[in-house]
Amino acid sequence: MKKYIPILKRTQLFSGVNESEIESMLSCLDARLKYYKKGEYVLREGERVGSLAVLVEGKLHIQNDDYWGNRSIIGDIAVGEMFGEAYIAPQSDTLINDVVALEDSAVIFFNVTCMVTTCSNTCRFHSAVAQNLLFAMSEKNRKLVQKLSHMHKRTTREKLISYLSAESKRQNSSSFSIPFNRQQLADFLSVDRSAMSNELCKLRDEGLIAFSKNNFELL
Amino acid sequence: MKKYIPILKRTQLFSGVNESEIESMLSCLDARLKYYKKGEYVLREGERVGSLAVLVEGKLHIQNDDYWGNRSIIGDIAVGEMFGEAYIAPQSDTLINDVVALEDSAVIFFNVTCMVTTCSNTCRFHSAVAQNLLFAMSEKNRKLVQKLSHMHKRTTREKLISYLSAESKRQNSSSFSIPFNRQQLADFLSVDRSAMSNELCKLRDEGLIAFSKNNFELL
DNA sequence: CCTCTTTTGTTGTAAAAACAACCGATTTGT
DNA sequence: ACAAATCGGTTGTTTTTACAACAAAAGAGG
Repeated sequence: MKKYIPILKRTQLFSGVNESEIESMLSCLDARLKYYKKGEYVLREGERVGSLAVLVEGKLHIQNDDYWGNRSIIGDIAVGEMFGEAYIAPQSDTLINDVVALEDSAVIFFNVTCMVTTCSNTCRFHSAVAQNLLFAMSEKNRKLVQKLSHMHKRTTREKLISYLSAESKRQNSSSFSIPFNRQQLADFLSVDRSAMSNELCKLRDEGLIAFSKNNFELL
Repeated sequence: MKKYIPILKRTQLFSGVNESEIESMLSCLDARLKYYKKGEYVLREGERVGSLAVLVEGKLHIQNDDYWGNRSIIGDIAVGEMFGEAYIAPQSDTLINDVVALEDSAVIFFNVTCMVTTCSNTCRFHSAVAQNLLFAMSEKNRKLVQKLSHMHKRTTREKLISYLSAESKRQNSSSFSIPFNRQQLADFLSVDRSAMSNELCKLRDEGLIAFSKNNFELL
């Protein structure tokens, strides 16, 4: 667990809390570290979760496979990001998505109750973390709405432009890389891979974008 | 403002706080009441907001009109629900959606900073509200993911079934009403109205659903 | 009660996406 | 280094949607 404290320090959740303070908070927040092999499920649809999770190593996808095997990728989780925050309320229902490891990964689970109620211990930074959590959830919320705005686009072309523009803006550069391969991007935008591939090439031939592998540039 | 305290009492945000306590918190939270006529914009895309809003009268839509007039309805806000929670973090960007009044409406804006930092005043229920806010955002988050799961469906038919099933489950009944007319539902699911209307009638003719106006039943 | 407006359903056509099948290039594992 | 698997691009066909135009029904207002 200790080796991941520097990672935690750089997360939005523990922003403003130094390493020794994080270390002392770990027991207070009932932190539990778990490892997952590539392809393993971290959480499964239908399960009940009561804890907040932070990815400290690897890469995850939040996704959903339907009866016929069609996959929807709701979002991706990179190192330092949290997940499971949509299920911290006592009245929360069961999970509606799977969370799966794309690479060998490590996740730390925290007891949210401890995070939310001020503890009597020495955790002076309790309230800071609680506030960070609030802001982190606010941002997450905004990201979801932004993803919704891509999904609201009617055509594959528009979805691509919407997504690529947003990524370009987010990464503050006209050239950027995306965390998906073609199939994953198609699953993320909920379109057919071949049709999307076709559309990407059209956009390239029209001189609007350039790309190679998962590196893109808006022109 | 006073007349809306009973409304506030029933909101998730002020759950567990009684009316007199809410009244004493209003000044502490810098509450400001504003009225909007039907059709008026409560918030506009590109604006910067720093406050958390609660609808205490009327009905709102969170939406987005593109250059060609195509409308996307991201969500609807009923009395007692909050909005603007995605912009409470200091590093939040500007609004990416419009919020518009569908009926004459009343909105109370709160200063989030006051809500998050414990005040030195008599507000014993400060922390309760802060915790409520966290849970409310968690739920909101889950609703957004659920809407994403409708949007991920490829066909109009699947989107309809996904949405109607979720509403049925949410309202705990096989017959329920929805807060949209046909055009609004189409904008909400991002499909063509006439095609959707057609699909609805097919579903009805196949005996899967029944409906009249905005009352639906799953069979 | 009648008119005007809004809402909903219907239909035909054009456009777009899904699907399937295939190939070449790249990557991975041994 | 080689075989197998994965990945990305291409094309033709089928299915679905978007679009447009219109008619019927419902609702609002004088």
